[in-house]
Amino acid sequence: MLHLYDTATRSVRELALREPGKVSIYLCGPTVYGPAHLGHGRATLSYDILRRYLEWIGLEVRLASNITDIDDHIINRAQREDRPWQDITTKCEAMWFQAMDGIGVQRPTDIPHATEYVEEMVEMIGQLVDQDSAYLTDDGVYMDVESVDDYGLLAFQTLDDMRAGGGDREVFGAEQKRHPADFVLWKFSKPDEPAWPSPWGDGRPGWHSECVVMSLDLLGEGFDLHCGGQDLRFPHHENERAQAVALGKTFANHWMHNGFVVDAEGEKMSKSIGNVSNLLDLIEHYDPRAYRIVLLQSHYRSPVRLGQAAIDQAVASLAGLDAFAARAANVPAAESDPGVREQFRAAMENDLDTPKAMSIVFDTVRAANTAIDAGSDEAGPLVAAVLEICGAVGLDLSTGADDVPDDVSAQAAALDRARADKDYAAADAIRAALQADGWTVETTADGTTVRR
RNA sequence: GGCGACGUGGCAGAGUGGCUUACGCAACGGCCUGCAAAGCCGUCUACCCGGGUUCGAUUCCCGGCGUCGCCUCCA
Repeated sequence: MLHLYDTATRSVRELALREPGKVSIYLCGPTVYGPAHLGHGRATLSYDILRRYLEWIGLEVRLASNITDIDDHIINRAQREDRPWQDITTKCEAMWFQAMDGIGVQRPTDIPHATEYVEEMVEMIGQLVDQDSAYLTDDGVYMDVESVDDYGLLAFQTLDDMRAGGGDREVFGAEQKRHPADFVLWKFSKPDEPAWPSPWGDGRPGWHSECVVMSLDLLGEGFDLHCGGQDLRFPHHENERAQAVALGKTFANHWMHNGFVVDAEGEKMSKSIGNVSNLLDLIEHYDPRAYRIVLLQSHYRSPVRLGQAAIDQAVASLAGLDAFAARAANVPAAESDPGVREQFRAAMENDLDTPKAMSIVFDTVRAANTAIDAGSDEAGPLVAAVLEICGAVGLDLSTGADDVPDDVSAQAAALDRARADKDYAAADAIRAALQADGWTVETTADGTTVRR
């Protein structure tokens, strides 16, 4: 069974399933107030790979991933641009899914929106207030983190250590907070701001409440896995958990966090630094599969540098795999090689060792090529294994054969006739012309094939 | 200041107490080809520094240096 690093226990451990055959996963989704960036792409691709793998081993995956469609960023932008906040959230959500489609990330099975769950959040906050886990201030309702026994589990720090280590940091709204780590559950609205009714006054929910309410509503207590980027580990996930724990609910059984995308200097891409790159720009200019294979060739917990060199390298790797897919298209279908499948599975079950999995793919490609060259029957199972593994991690290989127009095929045939006639000048001219049009031309003993 | 991660060959990036020292990209040589392309074979350069444990450490421990992250909105 799959073993994954669990942030809460800081160890690789088996992903235990609440119900046999089924996996329940919650993934923190985007706040829709701007375009999806590379960091979003890394997280969604990482968990898309996980999801596809889980489905490939035969599990039924329920993946809930939210859209945060009410939040200060959204309100600020709406005011700055003087337009309805819903206009921003609907457009940004559409762009989000456009980007997700572009990089081949499958839709979650559930896509809850924060605005659909406000009543439930108010109800939950009410329970926290009733049991004195939360308190009222002039600007909202705050969570009393000291009422949570093991607060700091995901931060790897106790509250005392956090306070002691706080140093010169300024704490927002500190005057009325009992502890600097206390966080807002309900925020009173100012005039002209979107507002929902609550027993404490009109306002909007704090960011950390929606995921608790929605995950527990959709997936239920003790769901299997909660994921997101490293930057959500603390405070977001810590705070989600705090609310659930305070209410006596069993929360996520396992916590998974992916590493950052860093820039050329090795610094984290961050909206506040302003070194983020738009995800749609990337897939507009490069093969959309490039990002996926970059991630597959590094470990999901390691930082990834997505510079020009990495993309170029990824594109070159893909060219090799596509070339393989093209020549493999002529190999008779067969059952995939069980040994290779087993190696792949072992790699993935070891905390999603996708670099190892890719090394198995490339090794198998080489073995298959050798078998094809030799005309051996062993080629079929190896080819099938490569295609199966690539499918299991969401990497689509292109044979390039689908969209070859008739006139191009005719040119390829003309090239072969010229070669048969030993008119090499004519053959070279045809090939040069095809290459100039962007075609990859491969001439073998069996004849010439053309692909993009 | 507190907590954590990391430092590997030309690039990128896994992994391991000793084994053919991953895989990819690049470079170079060879095979194949009319020539190319694709493919195959081979070559090249590693484990930050100083101690320690050990028969043996890139891998474990301690110290140092360096890089990065979290502690505040962020995938």
